[in-house]
Amino acid sequence: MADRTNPNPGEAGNAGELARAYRPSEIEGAIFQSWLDADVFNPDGKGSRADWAKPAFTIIQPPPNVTGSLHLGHAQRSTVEDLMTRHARMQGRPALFLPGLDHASIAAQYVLDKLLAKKGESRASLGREKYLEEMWKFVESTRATILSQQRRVGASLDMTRLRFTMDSVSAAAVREAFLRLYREGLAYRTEALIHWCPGCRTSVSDLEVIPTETNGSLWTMRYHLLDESTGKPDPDAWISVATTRPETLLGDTAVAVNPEDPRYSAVIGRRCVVPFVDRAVPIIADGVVDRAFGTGAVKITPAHDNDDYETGKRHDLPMITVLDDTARINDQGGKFAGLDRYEARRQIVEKLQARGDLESITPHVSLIGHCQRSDDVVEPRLKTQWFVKVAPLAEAALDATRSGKTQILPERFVKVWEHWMTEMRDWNVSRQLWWGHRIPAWYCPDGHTTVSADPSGPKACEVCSRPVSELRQDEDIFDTWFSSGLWPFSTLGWPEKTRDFERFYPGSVMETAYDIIFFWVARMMMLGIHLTGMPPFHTVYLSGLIRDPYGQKMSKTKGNSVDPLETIDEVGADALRFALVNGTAPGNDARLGTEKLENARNFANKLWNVARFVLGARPASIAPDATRELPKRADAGPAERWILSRAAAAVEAVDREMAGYAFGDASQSLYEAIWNEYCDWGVELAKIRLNDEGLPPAAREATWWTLVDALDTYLRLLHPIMPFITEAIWDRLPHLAADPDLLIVADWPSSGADAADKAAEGEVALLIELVRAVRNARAEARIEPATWLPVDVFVPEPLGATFEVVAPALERLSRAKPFRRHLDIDAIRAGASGGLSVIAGDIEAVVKPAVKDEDQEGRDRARLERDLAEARGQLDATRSRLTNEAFTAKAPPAVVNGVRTRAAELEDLVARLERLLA
RNA sequence: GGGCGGUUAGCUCAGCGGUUAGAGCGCCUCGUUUACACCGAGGAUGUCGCAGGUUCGAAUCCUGCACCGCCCA
Repeated sequence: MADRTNPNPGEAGNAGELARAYRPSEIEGAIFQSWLDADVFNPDGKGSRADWAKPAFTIIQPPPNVTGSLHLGHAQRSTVEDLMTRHARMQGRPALFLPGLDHASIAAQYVLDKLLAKKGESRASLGREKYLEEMWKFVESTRATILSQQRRVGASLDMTRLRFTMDSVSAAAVREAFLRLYREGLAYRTEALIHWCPGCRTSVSDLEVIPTETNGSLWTMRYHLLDESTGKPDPDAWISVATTRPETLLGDTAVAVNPEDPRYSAVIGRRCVVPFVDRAVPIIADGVVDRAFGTGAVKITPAHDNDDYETGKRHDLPMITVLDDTARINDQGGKFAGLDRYEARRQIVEKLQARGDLESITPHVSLIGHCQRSDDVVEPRLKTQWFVKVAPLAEAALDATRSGKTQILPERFVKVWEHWMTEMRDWNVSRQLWWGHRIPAWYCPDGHTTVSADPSGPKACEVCSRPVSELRQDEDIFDTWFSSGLWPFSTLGWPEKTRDFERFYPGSVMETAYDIIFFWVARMMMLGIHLTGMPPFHTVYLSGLIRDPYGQKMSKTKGNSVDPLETIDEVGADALRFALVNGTAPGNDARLGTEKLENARNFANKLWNVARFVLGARPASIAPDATRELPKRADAGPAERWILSRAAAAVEAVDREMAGYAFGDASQSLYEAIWNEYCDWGVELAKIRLNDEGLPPAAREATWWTLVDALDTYLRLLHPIMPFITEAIWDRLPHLAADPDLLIVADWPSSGADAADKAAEGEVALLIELVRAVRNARAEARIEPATWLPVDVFVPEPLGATFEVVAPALERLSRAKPFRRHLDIDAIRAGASGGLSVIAGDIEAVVKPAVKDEDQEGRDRARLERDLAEARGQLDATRSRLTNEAFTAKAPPAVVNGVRTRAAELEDLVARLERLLA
């Protein structure tokens, strides 16, 4: 196994060494393969160490569309999902991260149609069957790309459970779900106004219509009143109506005014004549008419306008469809039949003007619905379609979030969610497309409907028993989100009571970008609760969007999208993952630029190198393949206890942050613990002991085992975020007898209280402060860094013992030789004038330069004066808090005591600084 | 029109009731001590958007305002 991670055989002297710099591209492929070989992604796999007594952890991956390749947003989501899964897996829970792909019917057809057009083919020229064959071929090619991209980011997806929204299991779930909804009256077929995209030739849902402010015109035109005696329009009497869409007048069935509008009270109830089609329509009164809009009178076209549709229903008006599937005027349009909608508009306006019935044209900005996919102007149209009744389903979904059965994170999205769920209209699920699940509804010549979940369809009409040969199946397919809404359980085999369904449903966390909370989360919640009786997951974790360095949404058309694979080639998958997680908060958008990636890469390199050091520093008395020993307390010095205690603190912090979904914080905790504590101080303190030939071997071994122990802990903690490098390093580390071969299935560290040693931690922390203070004094006095200077130091008890043990390391780190300890503080103070005075807590020290010139003297005084000024400022602030009786009376005693202690320390510090400056 | 978010160091962002507000990058001064220059040591830089309020105490909670962004109508 050692060869597996040999990063750079050419450079390393032998197979056991690590390269000087971390080269991710040379190890990532092999590491991933080792996970696959060990079969650890599958909780039932041979390498799984899942404890089935523990609760399973399930993340069903939001299935990417088969239409394209993955972008950084996918990489970010995969990272977050994967790190949660890896964390749970290390905790010994059966962890399932289930991959999938979405057929994305409208998007896929859009893409394929474009490809076909290049070859001179089209949907129509191929026909349904041929077209679908082409689609399957296309999808096969893209899916391979997507799956290989998932590997590169390190997603520990269980490919044995890979699912596709168009596979037979998903198809069975779709049929069964629809049948149940139909039987319960929650799926119904009716003629209603829907959004029609003439470009895509299909209906689209409310959500797929993007209202866009568009510059247009407001046309005011005359509808002549009907002379009821002659049955002809009165040339001298008219009502002026204003419209933004003159072509729809062909379908007008009324003119409406506000009942409170005195201007029109006389004409309410009379009839007027719609131009060109010469239809007499009533002038009706309806409160929805805005008196301030246009002339205060509006034409009503119930079949082509949402508001008019409602008005039409209230007043029982005829609904006349005048547009066909391609948005051309149909045969209801008389002489305009066959014209495109905009050409018809032009001609109608022209002819109205010629007749003298056009009063004015004024510029007007209105919200026009555009198709999210094709950007065509969407037409409201009457169609017979299948709908899902939303209200009862939404109510149950709201109950789930209100009762806490499902939590939404971050919490602020709850409000958005609730608003949406209470406003949601019935869901139009019919799509006039081919690529998708065909609606399993059959109609008989008598108009009976038969819905069947049988893959081969019904045998006969369930009302009149006519044979299937006389039935006709609905031509339409389901909205993609219908199958997506079943995804949390269709992936596990529902409606069959499969073993997977029993073990992994309901899922744990649904992680997705916040922009599809309505599209997707709402549907999964509604269908999941209704069909399985349980909310499909306990947590909805909403990620922010990844933006470019300028805050723009990344998109291929803008050309600012970053290819995750290129980034991985440059900095490695771990660095990309770290950069995507670090400094982010749930639901907040994040910018990703090169600095962040470089920082993450540097961190990986730092980790690599400290591991290189630790591995290379193994005392000769320990065999290279030794089983790992826990450092013996008796042989461990204060520095060792500090290292272990800090690692224990990191475990505690990361545990807390992971539990709170604060992955950005967890990454930051680890960054700081590894770099600023373990590397900067832990390893530096340990170095001198490791090299001290005078120490007994047991002590040196304990120091080394301590470094190994802490590194092992950090690798485990970091593994979910940076899986490759941690696995590679861990492979080289000595292991405990109970450890598995791979870190990915190693135990998550427990925050053992025995490792925490606050006393040792505090003492060593103070000595670290001393080193910092000495370094600072030297730098401020501009003493050559290379110069070794003697330092006299007063170390009060009970710090002495610790100091004596750590002193050699302190000397090295502060370039002090020797550190002379005095038991009498006055002896230090007596010699202060000859050197640079330093205070660290109760410790006082004097650095003794060979010569102390006047410049040095001045700079040193300036340093002390600056420190004094700061200490005085803080002391003043602290004292004023304590003299405030309200504070001492009302603040919690612990806080007050803390401030008192602080005040005492500051008083002492100020006094000592004053003495030094006197 | 309604809702949500943002406004914190030059830049990108954490922090969201309690000592002296943090990180990365950038900046300044040093440095080839055998893990790392993808590095080390030291340093400078913030009336936490504005105005009120609540509180012993506010970057953090409340109200209003301004600007930026997003969502819904």
